[in-house]
Amino acid sequence: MAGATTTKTIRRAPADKFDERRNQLAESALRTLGELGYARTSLREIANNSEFSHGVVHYYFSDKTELIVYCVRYYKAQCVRRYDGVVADSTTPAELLDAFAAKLVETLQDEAPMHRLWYDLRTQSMFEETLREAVLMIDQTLEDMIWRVVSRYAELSGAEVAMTPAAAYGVLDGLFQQALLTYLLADPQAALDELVGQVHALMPLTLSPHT
Amino acid sequence: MAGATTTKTIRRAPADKFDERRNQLAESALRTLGELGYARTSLREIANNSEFSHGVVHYYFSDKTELIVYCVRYYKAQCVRRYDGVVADSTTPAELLDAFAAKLVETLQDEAPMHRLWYDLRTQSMFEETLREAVLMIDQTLEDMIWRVVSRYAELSGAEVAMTPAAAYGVLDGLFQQALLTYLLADPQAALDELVGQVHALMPLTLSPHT
DNA sequence: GCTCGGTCTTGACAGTTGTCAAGACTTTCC
DNA sequence: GGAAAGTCTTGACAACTGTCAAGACCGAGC
Repeated sequence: MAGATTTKTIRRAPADKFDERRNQLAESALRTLGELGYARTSLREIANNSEFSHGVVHYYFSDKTELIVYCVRYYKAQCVRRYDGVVADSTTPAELLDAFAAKLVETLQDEAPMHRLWYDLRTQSMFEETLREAVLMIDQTLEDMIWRVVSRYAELSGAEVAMTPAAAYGVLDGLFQQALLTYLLADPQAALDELVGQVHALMPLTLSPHT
Repeated sequence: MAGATTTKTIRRAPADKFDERRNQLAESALRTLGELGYARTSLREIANNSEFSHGVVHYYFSDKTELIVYCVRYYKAQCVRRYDGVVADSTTPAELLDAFAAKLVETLQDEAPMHRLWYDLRTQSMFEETLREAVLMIDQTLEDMIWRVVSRYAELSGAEVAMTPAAAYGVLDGLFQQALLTYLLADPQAALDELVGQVHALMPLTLSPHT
C-alpha cells in the first residue's frame, strides 16, 4: 500500500507472495491463540483477527492442524535467540545473572500471551499426537537456549556446570511457568519480583563447588 | 445391587445419595478428561464412560464448568497426602530421598493421565477465569505437600532449607513436568531414570551449606 | 479489450456441542 | 395400593465447528 510499487508491482516470485500470506495468517493466528488458547480458537476467529474472510485459511493451509503447526514453528523462529545478547554482552557472572533475570522479566511481561500459548500447546501435545513433533523440537531448542546461558555463566564464574542441560532447563522452566501463573492469576508485580529473586538464588546452584 | 439392602434400602440421607452420584460422575469425568484432555471432553463422552445417559449431568450439575471444578477438587482430595508416608517413615536423608524419588516415579507411571490433566487444567486457567480459584487452591496444596517433604529432608539432614516453599515447588514441578512430557512423548524408561537422578541431584541443593 | 490464472468471499454442508424441557421410570411414604 | 417426590432418559434446540465448492474479483499478458 505504500508507494513502493511504481510502474509495476515489485517483481516477486509467486512463492514469496504465497509465503507472505501464510506468515500474515500465522501472525493473526498467534494473536488469537495467545488470547483464547488452543481449544477456543476457531478458524473463523483467526480470520476475524486478520483482514481476510474465513474461507481463505483453506486456500493457504490444507488443514487446521497444518496452520497450527506452521504457527508453532513460526513462533519458535522469533524467540529462540532471545537471550543471545545477554550471553554475548556480559563479562562477569553477576552481570550475566542480572541481565538474564531482567530479560526473563521483560519477556514475561511483554509476551505473556505467547508464553501461555506455548505451555498450552506443549500440554496439548500430551493428548494430541499431531503436535508431538513440533513441540519436541521447540522444547529441545529452548533447552539449548537455556544451556547457552548456563554454560556461559559457568565459564564466567570459572566453574563447571553441575547439572545436565535437561535438568537446568527443567528447573528454570518450572520457575518461569510458576511466575507466569502468578503473573496472570494472582499478583503480577509479586510474580516479577519473585522470579528475579529465585533466578538469582538458583543459578549459583547450577555450578559445581569451585575447585 | 449387592445384598447390603435386606428389608429396606439402607437408611441414607438424601444428600448422601446425591453426593454419591456426583462423585460417581466426577470419577467418570476424570477418567474421560485424563484420556482426552479438557478441550476434547464433552458431556456426552463423560456420560458414555458412566452408566448414565447424557442428560443426567444437568441433573447433578448446573453447568459444565461446575462439573469440571467439582472434579478438580475431588481429584485434589485423592492426591494431596501422596508423600505423607515418605515423610513419616524415613529416618535418614538418604532414605527419604530414595523413597521420595521412588514415589515420584510410581505416580508418574501409574497416573500419567491424571497428571497431564492437572497440567492441562492449570494451563487452561491462564485463559479461563472460571478455573482460576480452584487451580490456585490446588497449586497451593501441592506447594505445601512438597514443602513438607523438603523441610523434613532438611530436618533429617540437620540443615536449613535454603529456598522458599514456592521456589522448591517450582523447580521440582518443573522437573516432574519435563519427565511427564518425556514419558508420554518420547522415552518412558529414560524419563523415569532421569527423574530419579535429577531429584537426587537437586534435593541437596535445596539445603543451606551445613554449619 | 479480453482472457486467464491466481486470489478471495460467500454460502452451505454435516457433525458436534451445551443446554434444557417433557415425560418415563423408580423409590418413598402414607 | 397409590400419590408424591426424586431420578433418569429421550429427543430436540440453537450455536458453533472444520471443511469445501461455486463463483466473484483482480492484475497480468497477449
